[in-house]
Amino acid sequence: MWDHEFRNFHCPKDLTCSRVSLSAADPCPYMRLNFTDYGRSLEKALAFSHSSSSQPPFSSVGATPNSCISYSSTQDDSDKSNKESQLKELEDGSENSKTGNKLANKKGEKKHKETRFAFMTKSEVDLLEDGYRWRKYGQKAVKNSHYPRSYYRCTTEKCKVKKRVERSFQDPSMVITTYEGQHKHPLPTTVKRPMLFPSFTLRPSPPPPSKWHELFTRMPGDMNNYQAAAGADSLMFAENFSIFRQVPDNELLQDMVPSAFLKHEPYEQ
DNA sequence: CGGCTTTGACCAGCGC
DNA sequence: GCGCTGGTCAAAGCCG
Repeated sequence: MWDHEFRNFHCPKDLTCSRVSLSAADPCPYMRLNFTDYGRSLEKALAFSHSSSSQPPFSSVGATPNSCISYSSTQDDSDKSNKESQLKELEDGSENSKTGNKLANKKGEKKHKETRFAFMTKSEVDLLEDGYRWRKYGQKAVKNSHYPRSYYRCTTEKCKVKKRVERSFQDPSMVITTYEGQHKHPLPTTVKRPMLFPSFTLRPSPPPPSKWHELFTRMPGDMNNYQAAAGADSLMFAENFSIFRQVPDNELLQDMVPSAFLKHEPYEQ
């Protein structure tokens, strides 16, 4: 189904998160973290959604079963064959659309991997308001799921950012949102205030609108150089990972994993 | 009337 | 080669 991974992600407590993958083909969608702690390998399967029997090992990263993130990187082509299949979907990113392939992906040319970032959010609405304007351009039934997947494209001219939204088959209360690409334009002035992520525990106050663009352009899409990725989820990161603090990017990311698993709570407007 | 959603058709990639 | 699946296109329709 879909699989995301990134490597060399610097986690807190001097852990190096070598890989994160999320696969909806698994019995229960889960995030599997393979940590390397100075040579000592720790594997933490972060089960969420419908799993009720065993308590997932969230404690090590401070996570809760209510939220989940996944990254993918556009970098690191050095990783070879055995991971190519997992990266396939990434390679089929937005710039490799039907037309894009015809025009740009001629024989022998390497496909460009578009930054992709996925997360799950507990929400009753599929399309989370994130401050950007999106136009739906497709909807497909998803194999092994009762719920369709919707495809959205940023309506800003020349912006190639896309996102896919689907509801978890295992837990219909969870919405899986996948962003592709990076916004390189200001937030539209006519849109409503972002209200994505029904909310987070640590949300003292919403960010000022003037900060939205900063959030959306500083997302951690590229795990190798800590540059930003695009998407609404950056708001989640921003608020929980101190993007508002003027800190170096590498320090920023080191705060990400534990905070990323903060529990969602009803958001008071 | 412009912007948006819906939806069937089409295409590419992949596995068998 | 064929069928399946994911992703996209584009015409038609809806709505404010």
